[in-house]
Amino acid sequence: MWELNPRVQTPLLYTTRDHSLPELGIEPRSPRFQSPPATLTTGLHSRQHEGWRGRLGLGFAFPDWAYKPESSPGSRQIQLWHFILELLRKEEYHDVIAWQGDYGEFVIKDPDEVARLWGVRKCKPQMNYDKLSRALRYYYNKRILHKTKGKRFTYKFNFNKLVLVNYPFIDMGMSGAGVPQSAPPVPSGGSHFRFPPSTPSDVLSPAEDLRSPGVFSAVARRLARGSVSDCSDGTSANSEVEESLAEEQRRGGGETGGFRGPPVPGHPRLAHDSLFRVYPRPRVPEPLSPFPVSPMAGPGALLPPQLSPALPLTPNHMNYTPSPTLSPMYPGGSHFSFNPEDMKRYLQAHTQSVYNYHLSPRAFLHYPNIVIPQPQRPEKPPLPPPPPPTEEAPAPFKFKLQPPPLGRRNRDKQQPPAMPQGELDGGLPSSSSSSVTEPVLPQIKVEPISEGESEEDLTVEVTDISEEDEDDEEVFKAPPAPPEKSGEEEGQAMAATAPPAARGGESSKCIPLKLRFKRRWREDQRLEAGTGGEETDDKKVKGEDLGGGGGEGSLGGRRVSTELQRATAELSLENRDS
DNA sequence: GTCGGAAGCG
DNA sequence: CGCTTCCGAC
Repeated sequence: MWELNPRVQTPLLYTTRDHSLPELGIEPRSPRFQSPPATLTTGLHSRQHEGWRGRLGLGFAFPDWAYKPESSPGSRQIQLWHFILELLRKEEYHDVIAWQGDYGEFVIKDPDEVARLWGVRKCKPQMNYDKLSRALRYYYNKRILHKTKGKRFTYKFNFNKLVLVNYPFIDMGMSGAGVPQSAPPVPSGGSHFRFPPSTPSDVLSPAEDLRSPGVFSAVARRLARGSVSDCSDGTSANSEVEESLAEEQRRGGGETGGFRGPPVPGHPRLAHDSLFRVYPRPRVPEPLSPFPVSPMAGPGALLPPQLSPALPLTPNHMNYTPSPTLSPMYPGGSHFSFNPEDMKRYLQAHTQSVYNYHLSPRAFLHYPNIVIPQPQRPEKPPLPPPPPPTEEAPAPFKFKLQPPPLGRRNRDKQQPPAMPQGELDGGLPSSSSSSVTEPVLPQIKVEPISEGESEEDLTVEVTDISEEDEDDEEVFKAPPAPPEKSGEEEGQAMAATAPPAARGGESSKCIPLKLRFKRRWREDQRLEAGTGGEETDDKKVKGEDLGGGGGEGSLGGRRVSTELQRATAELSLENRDS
């Protein structure tokens, strides 16, 4: 059935073929579910995978950072989306829940059953779909999920969050296996733009997630436990796993064995341009096992063999909605690649995507020891530029301003002008971080948001996230200035406000990615302003509404706008200085 | 069905 | 924080 991807055979790759559900810790109730073999399949022939706790007999391993480390440190509970994902990748449950429709879309065919399973898993006998769905709805705000309007029980994963952020190293190759059920259609080349990869915002925790080596631990254990359904602590079942993991953890701590890319002299992570040299061009993947670079990948989406990672495979206008096919959970093709090269490629790809979609620098995946080459913006895209602004899609991106999600707490007592440091709801420093002139530049988080209606996330939300990703900063600090051209488009857009400093053809070479992004954002923003308002289908984008009214205790549109501008300006200055 | 506020829990 | 529980509104 599921063919093993040859590539997966390498010792550095994990694969899954088992459809057992031991990790779900639940048992199918109805006979229609073939009893999930209690086999842990491949077991842990993976001891060698230092730095990774993975496998666990799962179809896919969860690197430690797969779990938000900052959240529920002690909590060993599986998260709903995680659970859903697991169900989804199990054939046994295809009658209950399955991928269907668009990329990342899944349908809960049997809400009650899913709820029951979830209840079992969480030891919440009273669980029902109503409750479960409420939990699901909470994911909307987190951008992990969104509802597919009009389709009952249908939701859609935002794999950009889950995969790119939580499983960045996942080799999403489809490993020759057929296309999963309801193989998502290949985007009709521009009929409508879908949402670009979102940025690792909330899901991606500020700093720890992808960096600290220490993070590459413990989580797997949680996962392992999560696989147990004893409703207690689940220490037994996967003990072996845990042990090995624990061991790895111990050893992996400092040097982080495993995938430490070839050391790049100088900057461990900043030598973007040198990467291509350091790493030989990756082997050509199968046509259907593209990295994120080719979101379109899919039957018929035979993109040319992977181009150089530096070359944008995915045109700007293409959408990037990972499909179940590409999902790591896909039974046939789910495997993680711990191969440094793969990871590197993946990161490159992602980075490229981020670039292509003009996303926030934060969208860049950031890994210790992995150097990601600086992508190049498709100046002269092989394909026509983004769809011409139309009523349908005025611009590839729109900015929607969204205040930091108002947590319940904040809502309750919406008064703290000076927030108690701990109260940063959602980790967003709200507007407080407006201490301009600070060496700390305001960070702008731009992330696409769900557009619901015609589905995809056409919009982008901007939020001040000053506090986040200081580390990410590095990535954008005066990269070795690869021989990169760029900026024509930006140029014009920037003309208005950006200092002439680094702009236009050559000078732009040295423009930090960050700056370029911000320019880009500015441009987009400007466009939006020009084309006038747009529908705000997404309810979450309340921030936009705030623009007119009051700041409801959060960022108002203007405010963000200002922030943006200032940020841009400062960046420009920064750039000039450096 | 779906949504999201509110409150509570661990 | 990530739900769970409850519920009114649409």
